[in-house]
Amino acid sequence: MTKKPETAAAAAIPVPPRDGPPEEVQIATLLARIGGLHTSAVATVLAPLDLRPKQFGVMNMVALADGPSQGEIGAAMGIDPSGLIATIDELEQRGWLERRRDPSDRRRNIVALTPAGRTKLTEGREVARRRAQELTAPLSAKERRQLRDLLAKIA
Amino acid sequence: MTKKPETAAAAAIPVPPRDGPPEEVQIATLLARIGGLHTSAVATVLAPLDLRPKQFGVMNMVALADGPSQGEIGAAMGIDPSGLIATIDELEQRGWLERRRDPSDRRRNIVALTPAGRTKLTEGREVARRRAQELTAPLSAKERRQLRDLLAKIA
DNA sequence: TATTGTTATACTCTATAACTATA
DNA sequence: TATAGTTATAGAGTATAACAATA
Repeated sequence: MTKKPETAAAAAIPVPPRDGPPEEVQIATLLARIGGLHTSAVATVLAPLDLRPKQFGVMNMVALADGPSQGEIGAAMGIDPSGLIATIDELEQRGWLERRRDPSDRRRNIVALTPAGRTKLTEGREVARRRAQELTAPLSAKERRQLRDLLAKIA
Repeated sequence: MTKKPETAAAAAIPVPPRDGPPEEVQIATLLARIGGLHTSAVATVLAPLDLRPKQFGVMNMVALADGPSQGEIGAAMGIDPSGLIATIDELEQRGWLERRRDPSDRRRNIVALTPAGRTKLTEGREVARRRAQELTAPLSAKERRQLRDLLAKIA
């Protein structure tokens, strides 16, 4: 590439792409678009289970941390804890989650999955896994490993 | 890999990961998270320009197609055209976009950037490009090319 | 005083149905 | 009758400030 450096100064400047946006913009655009489409695809497959992405996200966080406070869930999900109240309320009403007052600090609510919640989470993970398989289907096993490593490097 | 196929049947089954979620779920999760974070990061750098992501998206689509109808913009962005009205209204009020009745089909609105809109779009692309550079900064040139190709294969 | 959870409010985006004007 | 744009409405997500209970 850069076949014809007309001057030394010109050669030092990254070659501007002739057709499209620069490579890093292409990557960012693809990441945003693929990520967004996958998020809504997951929403679609979760819908028959009566699960919205945010609810699924909370249940996953609770399962991963097992025993987090509401503030910790919010921090892990990158949203303000006040935005979790309604979601946790609804999950609790459905019997999938429960709040327990932390005995050592009675301001905190420890959140835990119920057995029914654990079952529902397993179902959600199953359909999400199938959707993830379809997403990565065009890639070979080697390419999948490459992609995962590259994404991990960015994240 | 799959070093110890205990039986023929076991060897035919993909090795379940011991620690975390399967690879395709890792990829999907990383894609959704990175994509979402980048989207909100772009929103943050666009905010000082008085541009929201959706407005920036519309202006980009108009620049790419140059002369699209509102329905075509919606199709390209994957949203219902009714969800574009308010956005185009606002961009038109600011003098960055204009609607022109299509003479050959007076139902259609041709949307076009004004000179001021083109300037604003250039500014937006500039800050978005800088943000994309930061996103891909951890990667080498070779890795960036790999990542772009892998993402293109998925998309 | 500071922190946890809660409530209330506002704003953006999305989805849907009904309306109009053109075809 | 079909299509392009528009309007109105409702729901979900997010952000912010103020408040009560607890530390």
